[in-house]
Amino acid sequence: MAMKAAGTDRPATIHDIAAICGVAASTVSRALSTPERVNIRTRARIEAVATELNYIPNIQAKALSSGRTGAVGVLVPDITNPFYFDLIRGTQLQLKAAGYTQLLVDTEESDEVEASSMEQLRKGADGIIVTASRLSDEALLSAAAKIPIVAINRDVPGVPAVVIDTPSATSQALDHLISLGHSRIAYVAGPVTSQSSTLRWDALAAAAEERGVDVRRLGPFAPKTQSGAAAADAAVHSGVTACIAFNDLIAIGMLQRLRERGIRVPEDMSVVGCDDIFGADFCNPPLTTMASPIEQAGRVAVSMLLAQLNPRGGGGTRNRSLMPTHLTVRGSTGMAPRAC
Amino acid sequence: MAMKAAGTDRPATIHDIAAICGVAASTVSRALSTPERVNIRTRARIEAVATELNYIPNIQAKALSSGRTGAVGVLVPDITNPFYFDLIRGTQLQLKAAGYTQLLVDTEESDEVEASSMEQLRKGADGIIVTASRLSDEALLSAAAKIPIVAINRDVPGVPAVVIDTPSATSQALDHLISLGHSRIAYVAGPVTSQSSTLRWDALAAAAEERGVDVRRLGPFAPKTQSGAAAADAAVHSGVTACIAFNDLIAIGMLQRLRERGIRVPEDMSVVGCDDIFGADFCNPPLTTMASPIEQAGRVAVSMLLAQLNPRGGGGTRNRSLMPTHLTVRGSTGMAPRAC
DNA sequence: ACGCGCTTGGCAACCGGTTGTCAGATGCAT
DNA sequence: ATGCATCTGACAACCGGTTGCCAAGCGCGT
Repeated sequence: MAMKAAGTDRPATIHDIAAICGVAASTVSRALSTPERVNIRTRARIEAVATELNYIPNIQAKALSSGRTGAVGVLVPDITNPFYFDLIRGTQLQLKAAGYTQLLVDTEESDEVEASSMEQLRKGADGIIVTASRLSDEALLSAAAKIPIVAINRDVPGVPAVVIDTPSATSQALDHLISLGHSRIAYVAGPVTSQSSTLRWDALAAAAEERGVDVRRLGPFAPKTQSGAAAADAAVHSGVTACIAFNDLIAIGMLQRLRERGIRVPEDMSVVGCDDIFGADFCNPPLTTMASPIEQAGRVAVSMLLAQLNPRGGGGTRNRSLMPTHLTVRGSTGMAPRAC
Repeated sequence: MAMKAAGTDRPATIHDIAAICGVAASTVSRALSTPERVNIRTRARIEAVATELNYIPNIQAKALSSGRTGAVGVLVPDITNPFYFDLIRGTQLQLKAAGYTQLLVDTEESDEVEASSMEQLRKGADGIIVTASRLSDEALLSAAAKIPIVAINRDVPGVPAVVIDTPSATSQALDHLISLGHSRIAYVAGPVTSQSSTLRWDALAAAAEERGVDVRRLGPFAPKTQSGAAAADAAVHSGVTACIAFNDLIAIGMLQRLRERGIRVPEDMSVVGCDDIFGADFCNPPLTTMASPIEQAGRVAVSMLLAQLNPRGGGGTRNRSLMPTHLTVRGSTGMAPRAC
């Protein structure tokens, strides 16, 4: 039985199995994918030989003939942004559990790279999960017509989405700052193409007006720690006593810059971040930030996508999911200077 | 010309192009992949039609018929470990530049997952880059016989590798600590299956003996910040005044724990990390650590792999590359308590 | 005018599976 | 014994390219 392995060293195919079992290749295919379609005895023989030959189906061939690739593309604007680590891990685990392969693509914060990646993936994947898409509504919508898509942190009617509810957490942050005596507050904006940043600002501006405090907008800034220096300087210059940053990267960068300039946090300036990324808890001072279950967001996105790919009987497919967000208070926020 | 787009909405194939141009499919294939094999005029026609039809070759089919998938697997033990961010970015950029696709796989620090991923990738990729492999020498060697492999931070004779020279940086760190007056030093070890950790310890122990100082080994510890607490406690209990940690994650975790316990860094205890990951510069205090060009390591690994895949005329293929490492001194190391 | 070699394009097999269709075998009722 | 439905497996087409081989067409030297 075991001696036949000596022959060819290349991976076994269904034809090898078929030859050994004395059946047709199609029978082997069915035995493996549609077991009930084949007599239990032949099936047993085939399965035995398959395991003995250490048979591994060729994914390429499978994809070519069946049209299903068993892969899902995950597009992120910047792999090195810690925010995406947990998200990626979430999608990776959930996809693996469902027997899918994850194709991770870094779109380099560019709408063009994003669009071409999608076009590429149209044949190379069964579906796409796109985070913080830089595409226009129309472009995203037309892409979604060609291949199943779930968007994360991008809300376009007609495109299933997982949205992390930072806008509402923004109000929490605002109340937190107000209760500490701050009345001159800045929103440190992210990229203009980021819908998240826009929505957050809208929510913040509305809440600020409601509460009668002065919130101004600074930026835009790139979502990197390096941008934090410029953001910090802008904040200082604007005379505010507290900032709500687009994300933790910028906030941490601001922390560094403020320290360099001898401006104490939180005594002279309070800083609130967003995302609660790796590092937010051990920077100096630890960052008050808006936290949310990022990994879970990834899992939910995968579930929604798989529901689209394999429509179940129970037609109730949710096409929008809101992830809760809460404020995590750490050391970077404190009483307003005047109030002391 | 443009009206034909109205017909089928599915992606164009070479057959569509062939039909329109009145040539055979094989000619189209050659025009696109072996341009010199085809008359310049027919080629021009074909290319024009191809762009007009927005033709995108089907990767699956290409892979199936040619045997080359155009993909490279990149295996990392833990996607959420910041050390790998820059590495992944390095491989991603270099692979994309060479027209390859990156398949990123999280092996969950498990040798079994790693082995099965490799087997899977044997058909799904042209080559594999494996970081910090948990596999045995034999297993890695036999895998390398089946598919081109480049290892990162894993040195097995016969397997091309990019090695980050942390062992030699370890001596620098030791001298740094000695010059600050430390004489009782601990090495906070990583996982037992990590070759890097072993090599680092060997180098450190040798250097310590040479210099006549006492260096003991603590651990092993998992390479996560959470392990830092146990590591910090072990270090305190062992009575050392300085630690060299397996990596920055552990070191940062130690910093947090030491702070909780009211032990000042660096006054009471000095801590040296390794890798200079995201966060090492803004933790509290900023971490003295051994830095190296990680992203470049990823690029080099890709270059070595591609050289294997497409053997050039100049046969001199390097199969081992050593990345330089240097000590970056920040705030987590200082004079030994006794010496003050 | 002939033979030669080079260029250029077509034919067909093949990569490794999937799937529609059909025929032989089997079992059961009539 | 005949008819009919059911089960089982084989055949072959197909997915979308690649590639070895062959032949027609061409220019050129003799």
